[in-house]
Amino acid sequence: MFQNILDCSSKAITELQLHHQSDARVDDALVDDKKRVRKISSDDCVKEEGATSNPNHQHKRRRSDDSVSLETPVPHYDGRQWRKYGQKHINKAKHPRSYYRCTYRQEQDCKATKTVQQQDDSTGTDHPVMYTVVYHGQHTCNENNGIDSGTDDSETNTPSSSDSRSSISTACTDLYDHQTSLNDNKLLEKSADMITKNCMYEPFDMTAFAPLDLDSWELDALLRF
DNA sequence: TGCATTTGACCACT
DNA sequence: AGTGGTCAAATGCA
Repeated sequence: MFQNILDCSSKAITELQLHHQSDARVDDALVDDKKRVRKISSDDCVKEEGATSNPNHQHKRRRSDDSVSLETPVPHYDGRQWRKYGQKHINKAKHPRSYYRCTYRQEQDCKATKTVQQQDDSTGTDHPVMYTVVYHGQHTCNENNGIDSGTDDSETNTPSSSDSRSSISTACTDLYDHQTSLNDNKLLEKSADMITKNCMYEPFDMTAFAPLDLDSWELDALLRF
């Protein structure tokens, strides 16, 4: 199982690194004229100033060049705390897209957001449910926020996840009993730690991995994977 | 009662 | 005009 997890992680990371490099090349060469226009128009700050001065006039459509996407069976396992702020059915997609922003957006003005969408072709029972997760923006919040995220304190948790009403991204459901969750979490924590030690997770800050507290369906998806 | 999620509406972008 | 992203009131839960 560890090997599977590591293989999975390696694939995702390789994908991300390739994506990252290709993005850099695109930025350098400005291959896409459309992107170029967008870039120039945003750089001249005519619209951007309006967006920053008035949050109500910020850009609704995101630029693809400041985001990172990946496919994962466990979309909420990224060590960050997210709060869901929207869900929407996307054209030609079977499953709705969920919108999350950093829990500390208000407290620490963290601009990081992510979207999670289940892939259309991942509904079969022979392979795990896969999700496309797209991260936008950088975390500017203090990831620890008073928590020691790098330890085995899986019982101590963040303010929101210690709350029994914690969000989907952090909660354990009653489908798995608590002990099972703890055991699985410890296994997964070690896997995450191995990934960190192997420097396999550059695009994201693995030091931010909070104590795991997965939903049953996330565990199920991960174990199936 | 307070906090997180849900969901329809609104708005920006293409 | 269609689509995607965000807002905010309503709702649910402990």
